[in-house]
Amino acid sequence: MLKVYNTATRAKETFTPIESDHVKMYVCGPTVYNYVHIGNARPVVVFDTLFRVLNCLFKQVTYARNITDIDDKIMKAAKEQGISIAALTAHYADEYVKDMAQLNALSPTISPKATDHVGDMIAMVEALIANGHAYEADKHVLFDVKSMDDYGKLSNRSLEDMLEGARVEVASYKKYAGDFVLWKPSSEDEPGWDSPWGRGRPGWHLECSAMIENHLGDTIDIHGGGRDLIFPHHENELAQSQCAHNGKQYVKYWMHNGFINVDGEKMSKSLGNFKTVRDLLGKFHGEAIRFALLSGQYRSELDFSAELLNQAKASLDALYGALLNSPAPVQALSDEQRNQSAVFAALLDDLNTPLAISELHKLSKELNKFPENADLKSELVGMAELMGLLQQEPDTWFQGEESDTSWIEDLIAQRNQAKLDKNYARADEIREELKAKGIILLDSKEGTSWRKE
RNA sequence: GGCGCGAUAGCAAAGCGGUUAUGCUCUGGAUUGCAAAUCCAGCUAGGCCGGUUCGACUCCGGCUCGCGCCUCCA
Repeated sequence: MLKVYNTATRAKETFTPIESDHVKMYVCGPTVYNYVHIGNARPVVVFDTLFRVLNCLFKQVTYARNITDIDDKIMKAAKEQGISIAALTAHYADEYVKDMAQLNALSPTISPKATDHVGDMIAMVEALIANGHAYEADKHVLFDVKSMDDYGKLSNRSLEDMLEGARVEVASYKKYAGDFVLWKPSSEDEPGWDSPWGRGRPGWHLECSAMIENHLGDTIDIHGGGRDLIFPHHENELAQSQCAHNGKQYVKYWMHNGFINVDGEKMSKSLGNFKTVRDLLGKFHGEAIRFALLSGQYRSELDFSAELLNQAKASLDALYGALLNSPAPVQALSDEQRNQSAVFAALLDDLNTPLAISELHKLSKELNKFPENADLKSELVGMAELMGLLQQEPDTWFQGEESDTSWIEDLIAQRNQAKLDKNYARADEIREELKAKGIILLDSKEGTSWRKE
């Protein structure tokens, strides 16, 4: 039985999908105008893990992760670079997909783009105007938050409280300071779409509502994203969708991941202290980055550092080491084996990945003691797969994918001869020579193998 | 000002009212021509002050410190 923490109720709940054999999940993806940072990667890895677990439990899972390809930051970046927003976003959306694949994230079932759904958005705005939840003012269309009783419930705040802390000037055309933009006008040189309110573009929150309605329906099971999206993004999405659908429930379980911090502070594009996934991939295995992201429970903050990544790498070395030393075959796990695994139990408890990883370590220790045990090895590999870990060949993990390793083999052969000749000085010399090039030699009864540092 | 989160050993990070979390690091031992890997043993915990309890890291209250949202943000 899967339990998830629901932001809406502020409690851990048993997960029961609306349709018993079809789960619908939507996760907010990135705005593509640059390489994504590691903070963008956390929800991807977290909800990818949830996607894998859900696939074990339910017959069908539809997982949508959007690409935001229209937005003022995109417009600014495109203008600066003198290219179209379509060219800019197509490029960075591709790079995003590449980066996420390096983190072993499976492809979502669908990856809808905002610009493909402008018609849906316009239709939703029309519906909101028609039923009295939105109004047109000065070429804008605004959502009337006072027309909704429960506005603020998701983020647990009252309208008065919110406005008290507001640090932004209120636009004069708003009936009420808390009203938010559904549609805004575009100038001649800005991207825009024709609409009943003139040429313009959608407000930020609208795309998710429209894409969910189009692809998944009025009500979905899980909506995920970073904590910072709770307000205003998800609160406003909820308001729009619910009001456009006569009060019908929008989302059953809201799930939000905590932040990635750097030196104890939130990492963000606006603070400029962010690290791109691309840069990190130049220094660390994608799998080590993924491991680091899963080393903390998803709702907690996670301080991202080289130390964390080094520890992740060392831990993976230990796990892959156990696989390398085991000659046993890996078999597919039965449902029963999976259900009995402590790793699975940890994941079912609101994705307790740190606990799940500790269980992986326990399995690897046992496997080191009993390398022939195929059940142990199969459980280790099969359960790690649910977290997107330990899926490459141990040799590949330790040696990389270098094409020509014959020079290493040559030196090992030379050293073996030196050892036979009892010329240990020469043998040690070769060891040092390889170590200087980042190659570690491991002698065993079966012979000498090597790995990268 | 409103709302919320956190504080666990050198680092990272969980569960749990009483029984070894776990990993990395470090120390000692086994093993090894050397080294690594592995195994065994060990070392550092629960911000502070009270309360409840036979017993609290775990429950309750207060305090201190740190962080987040209220503005584009994963």
